[in-house]
Amino acid sequence: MTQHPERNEDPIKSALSGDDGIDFTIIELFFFAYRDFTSDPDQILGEYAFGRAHHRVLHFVNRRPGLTVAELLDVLKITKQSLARVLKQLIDTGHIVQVQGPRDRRQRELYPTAKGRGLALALAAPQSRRIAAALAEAAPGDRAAIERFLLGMVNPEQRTQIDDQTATGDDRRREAG
Amino acid sequence: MTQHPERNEDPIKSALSGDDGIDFTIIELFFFAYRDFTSDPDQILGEYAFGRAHHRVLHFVNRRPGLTVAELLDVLKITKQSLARVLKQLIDTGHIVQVQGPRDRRQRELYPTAKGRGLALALAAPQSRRIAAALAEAAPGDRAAIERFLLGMVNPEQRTQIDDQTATGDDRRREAG
DNA sequence: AAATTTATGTCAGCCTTGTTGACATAAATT
DNA sequence: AATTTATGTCAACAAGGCTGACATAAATTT
Repeated sequence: MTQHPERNEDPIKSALSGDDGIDFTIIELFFFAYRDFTSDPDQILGEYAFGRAHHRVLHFVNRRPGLTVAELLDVLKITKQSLARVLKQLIDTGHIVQVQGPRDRRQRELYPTAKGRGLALALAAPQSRRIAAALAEAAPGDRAAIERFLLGMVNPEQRTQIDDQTATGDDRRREAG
Repeated sequence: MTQHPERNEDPIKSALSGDDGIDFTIIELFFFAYRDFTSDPDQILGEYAFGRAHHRVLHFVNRRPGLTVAELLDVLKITKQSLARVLKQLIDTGHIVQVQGPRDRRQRELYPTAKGRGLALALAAPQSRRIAAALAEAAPGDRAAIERFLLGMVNPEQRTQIDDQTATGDDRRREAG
C-alpha cells in the first residue's frame, strides 16, 4: 500500500469534489454568479462615492416606499448604527426623504425622490440585463424553476416577506391598516 | 389631473416594480438567497474566529489543491496584501500548508491539511443541505436549468475557469505539465 | 398623571476585510 | 550581469459591519 496514515501537517493532494457528498458544483456557481452580479452596479456606485450598502438601502426604499426605519433594518439585518451612516448620506444627497409616520409620529417613513428613483433604476439595469442574458440561453419554463430554486434557498421565515414584494409590483402596504 | 410636476425633493409613493422593465423579482430573490446561503457557514466560522475571507480561501485551496498564490489571487480577485492576512492565519492554525513549487521554486503551492479539509467540509455541509432542500421542491430537470442559469450569470471570461473545477472533481492540474 | 416602553438618532470605539504604495528577497529569465 | 517574476511584508487608509451608552419624543400602560 502506498497510503500511510497522514500526519496532521501533511498536505492533502486530492481535490475536494462532489464525491464527498457535497454539492460543490452549485456552491461554486452560486459564489461566482453572485460576485459578478454585484460587480455591475459597483461601477456606477463608484461615481457617486457610494457602496453596496447604499445600493441595498436605495433598492428597498424604492421597492417598498414608505417603509419605516425598523422595517428596513429587519429586511437588511443590520444594526441601526450601520444603517444610520449610509442612510444619512442618501438623505443628504437628496436620494431619499423621510416623512413622519401618520399613525405613529415616532416613525420615519422612507421614500425615494425622483433622483433616488433614477439611481435605483440605473443600478438595477445592468443586473437585469445580466439576468435576461442568462435566461436567454435557457429553455422556456426555466424561469419558473429558477425562481422556485432561489426562493427555496431563502430561510422559510423570510419567504412571506419576499412573496409580498415579488409576487406583484404594486404598493399594497397596510391596506388593512 | 391629480398629477402635477414633482419637485426633486418630493417623496415618490409608488413602488418600483417589474413594470419598469427591470427584473426585480429575480434581483431580489438572488439577494435574499445568497444572503441566507452565506449565513450558514458564518455560524461555524465564528467559533474559530474566522470570517468569510478565510472560508473562501479554504474552499478554493481544497477544491484545487496545489494552486499557487498567484492563481488563488486570480480566482478571488483580491490583492496579495488582503490575502496575506487570512492566509497567514490559516497556515498558523494548521489548516493550510505551503509547499515550494517543484518546477518554479519561487512559487508556493497551497494544500489543505487534514484539519483544513475537515473544516472545509464542515463549512460546505450546511450550504449543500440548503441546496438539496431547495432542489427537493424542484422538478426533475430543474437542476440542469439552474446550473445553466448560474453559469450564464458569470462573466464569460471566467467561465472556463469554473468549468474546469465543476465539470468533474478530480485533480487534473498540469497533466500536460 | 406618572411611569414605562418604543422608534429613532447619535456619539464613540472596535473589527474585518478590502484598498494603495513602497520595499525586500530569492529564483528564473534575458 | 541585469532584469523580471513570485512572493512576502510594512504602513496607512476606507467601507461597512459591530457593541455599548445615552438622548428624545411619542405611544402605551399602570
